[in-house]
Amino acid sequence: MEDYIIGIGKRIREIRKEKGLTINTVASSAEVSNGLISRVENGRTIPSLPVLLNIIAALDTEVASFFNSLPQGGKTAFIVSRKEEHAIIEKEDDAKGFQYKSIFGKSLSSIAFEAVLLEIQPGSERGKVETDAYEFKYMLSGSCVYNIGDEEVTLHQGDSIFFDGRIPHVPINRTTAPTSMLVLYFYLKDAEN
Amino acid sequence: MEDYIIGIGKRIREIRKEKGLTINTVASSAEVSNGLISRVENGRTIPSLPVLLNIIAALDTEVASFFNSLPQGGKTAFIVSRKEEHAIIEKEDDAKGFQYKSIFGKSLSSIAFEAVLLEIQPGSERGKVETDAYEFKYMLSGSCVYNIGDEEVTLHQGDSIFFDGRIPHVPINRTTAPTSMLVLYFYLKDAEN
DNA sequence: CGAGGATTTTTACTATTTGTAAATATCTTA
DNA sequence: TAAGATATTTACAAATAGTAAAAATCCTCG
Repeated sequence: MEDYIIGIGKRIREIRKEKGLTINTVASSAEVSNGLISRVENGRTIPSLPVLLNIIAALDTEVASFFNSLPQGGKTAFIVSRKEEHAIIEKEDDAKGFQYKSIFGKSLSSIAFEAVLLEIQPGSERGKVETDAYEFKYMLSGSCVYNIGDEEVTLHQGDSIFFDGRIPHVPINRTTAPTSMLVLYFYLKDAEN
Repeated sequence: MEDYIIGIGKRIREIRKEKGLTINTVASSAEVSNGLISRVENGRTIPSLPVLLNIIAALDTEVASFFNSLPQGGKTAFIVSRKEEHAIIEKEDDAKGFQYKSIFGKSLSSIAFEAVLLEIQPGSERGKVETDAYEFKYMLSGSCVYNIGDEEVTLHQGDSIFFDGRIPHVPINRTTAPTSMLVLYFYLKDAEN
């Protein structure tokens, strides 16, 4: 954990240099002294949270991606998921005309994401749902209407959409043919392990 | 920013309750006083970084996903990328037979990811590359061999693969027809903005 | 419903250390 | 080599994080 905190200061310096900024520029932008930036980068001082957040903002970086970019840990070379192995899974009990097939479950990667294939039959029915995830969807075939919050948008084969799944949403197939899409969930909170 | 810090304490409480933990349990595990946990959750005290990291660990949560799960901000409901709008982009100068089309660029989402369509012609040529990203790929059509590190794996339409892009890798099309795939990059560090 | 135990919040206070202005050291460039 | 830019260090004051314990609140059970 000491290493982790020192890694924060090192990461600040890396980003600062990548962006060609001086300590004085960052300090001025973050409204702290240049001495503090130096001490933080050199591991001499642990910044308070407000100061750290100001520094991250001064580096024109988002908090989540700052912490995402800190060194993590061990790895496997790759994971393959075969078409024939895509298990049918349940996502919503009250859905009619929805079929989900799992590509990668939540626990398979160090990134909190899940990949599934979704096929929706014509005349499908389902209320709006909310997920604790950002959702990315790529239309593999067919068309559907996406109802998100108070808005609707029609997607066709080859189109993609990205949205915050905490907003109530539902895809609706108003055509006469099935529609299929690849769905990626980027989870926002730690799953039960 | 004040709101952001208060949001940290609120998030800690949310996670704690979801996991059915008491303040005393978390405090004991984080090796701080129960009073401090209460003050943090109620926005009375801003925890130092070491303490915050200990609390996050006591909640059995990862730092990156903790910050990922904090409310972000004003957002558009969704972002759509149309098939017709997929711009052809360059990824590697020395590649022959590779065509990339951008779906979402890196800067379009609060998550550091990028989505592209990749088509590889038969007889394509390219050396192995490394990216600062995890890569997820879904085979849209055709087949290709994925060479990752010292290993090879053949992927067919409908298959998916997930790997650490820092390992030298290259897809090879040994068939007589083009192959296409959807590629998602999950970036590991903050890009130059 | 009341009592007792569990849990959370608050109080009073101390120790620590963050963050500063300015001095000093180091680096870079002409 | 000298001057300006940049980074580091020093000495110190102010603030507040973090504590132990008291007080308040909540919850469950007989």
